[in-house]
Amino acid sequence: MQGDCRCVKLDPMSTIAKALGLLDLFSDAHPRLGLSDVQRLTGRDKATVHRHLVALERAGFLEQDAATRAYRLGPALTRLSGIRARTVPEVEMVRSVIDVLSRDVGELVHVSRVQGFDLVHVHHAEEHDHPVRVAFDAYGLPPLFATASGKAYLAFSPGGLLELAIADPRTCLPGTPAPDRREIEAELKQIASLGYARNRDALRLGVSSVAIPVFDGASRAFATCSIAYPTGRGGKGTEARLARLLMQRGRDITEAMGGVVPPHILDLWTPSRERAAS
Amino acid sequence: MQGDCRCVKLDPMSTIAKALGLLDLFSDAHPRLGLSDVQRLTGRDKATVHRHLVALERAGFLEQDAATRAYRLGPALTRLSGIRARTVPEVEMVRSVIDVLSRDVGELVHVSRVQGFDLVHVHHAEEHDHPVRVAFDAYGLPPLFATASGKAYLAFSPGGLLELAIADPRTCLPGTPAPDRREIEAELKQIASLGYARNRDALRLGVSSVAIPVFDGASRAFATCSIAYPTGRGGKGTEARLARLLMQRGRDITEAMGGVVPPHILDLWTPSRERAAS
DNA sequence: GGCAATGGTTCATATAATGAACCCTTGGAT
DNA sequence: ATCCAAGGGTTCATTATATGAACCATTGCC
Repeated sequence: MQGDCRCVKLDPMSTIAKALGLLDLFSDAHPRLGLSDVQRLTGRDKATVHRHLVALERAGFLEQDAATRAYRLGPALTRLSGIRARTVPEVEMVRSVIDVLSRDVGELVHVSRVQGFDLVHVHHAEEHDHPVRVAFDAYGLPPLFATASGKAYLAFSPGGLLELAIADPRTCLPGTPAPDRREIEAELKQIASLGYARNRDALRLGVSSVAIPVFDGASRAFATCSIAYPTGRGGKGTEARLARLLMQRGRDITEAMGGVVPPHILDLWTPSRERAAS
Repeated sequence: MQGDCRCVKLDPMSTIAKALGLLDLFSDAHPRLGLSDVQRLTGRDKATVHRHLVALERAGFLEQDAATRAYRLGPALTRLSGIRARTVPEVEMVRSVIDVLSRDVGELVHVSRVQGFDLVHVHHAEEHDHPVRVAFDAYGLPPLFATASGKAYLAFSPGGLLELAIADPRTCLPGTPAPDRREIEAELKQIASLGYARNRDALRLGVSSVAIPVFDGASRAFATCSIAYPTGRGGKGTEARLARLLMQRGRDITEAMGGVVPPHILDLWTPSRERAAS
């Protein structure tokens, strides 16, 4: 154990950043924290922490339970989040998350909303490190069963939808036979257990992709996010690596659009978090 | 004009409070603000404002449009607000707003949720200044048509609901004749144009009340908030005064529960705001 | 080409954040 | 009943941090 983790003189955090950082300690797993909890989690002085908590409370970002004296997230967040939801268009909401993801993976990232049985473009980002990359093609309007996105959507939607999708001719590539019911069901089941859908050379030769669903406020899938990459790139581990990165961001993407990821999916996507907090 | 509004040495605002205060400048009417806008609105130094904006942005509470360089509310608000919605029970959300309202008006304030055609208790607050006051009676389960709350709910719900409500025997006091259709419709229309419902001695002699609806995230009425007071108190102006105070808080109540007040109702409730911002 | 307005940065100065020590209350253990 | 530990909260001298006048860069306009 060399060095007791005393941070090596980063640029001194602003007081504001320190205070706002406290809000990030509150989570679904730990929605209520006392002064001591916060002090332990941050390692800062109790007096400082207390002043920060009070400042946040006065602004409505926290509120204190009169009985237990514990703090929890406050009503101002609901108010401001409402303003954001009403005034910022959907595209702008995902943009930041998607852009970062694209930069991290160096491939084309694509968010589409499901409307009826069509995928409609919401936003895409391509940060191309590689000379060979997948070009974005917004107007392809690929059918549900031909894309990883479509399958990701169906795999995380209630079963009734699949019936309708199979019946609808527009969900398959023109000229392709209607998909086999048993086969599709098996594939969707696998997707549901993996946490993501994949595609290899199905839509266009040489193009593969991985995709996950995006959930709305009632935890229903309503959109998808996918990464497209040249099939040849990187060998066997590529799909798994991209899928992992995508799933890691799954929560952020859904929440950026104001949605809620169902808990069991969250477990699939972020297997071993939440162990830092006591 | 005596004194040029140079604030008379209040306890020096913490940096945190100043920064968080900036977020309150963003509203439905002004969702995007540039550095200069913020500087003008606050009167603070440009450098200070800029540092605060950057700090808020780094924490995800604001984000900056790359093209226009304007700031808008950021994704962290959505994230945190989601945690709050999932972890804080409904009762706790309204509590603070209701408690303050009750203290302000000195009467019984009552929030109920509509389930089917029943009103179920969510939270009440009674800050009794007056020796004579209305005692809270949670288990009365009064029928829709006998209360201001019930009428407020119906008046701000789609028309089809009224049909069903009239047909249902449980919406009236036992032993009372079914309400006259035309009469009710006229009353609801008046309520919709006033912005609140009222009741005088209908449910219990000597008890009057005013009520407004509470809206959910899709701007549908789903609950109500009412003030009950002794009919005799304060003479003629009382109802109008209480109604005004109630409507002033209408937005806060709805937003505390994660809802959105429809714009035309908001105009009824807060007639002349939003004039400070240029 | 000059002017005004916007977004952003610098650096000496003064103000506001910090933390060790302190107090008060609660809830078990003994 | 008494003690002890832990939690929430406060004080005040010290110093680190936030501040703002002046400055630069870019854009749009007459």
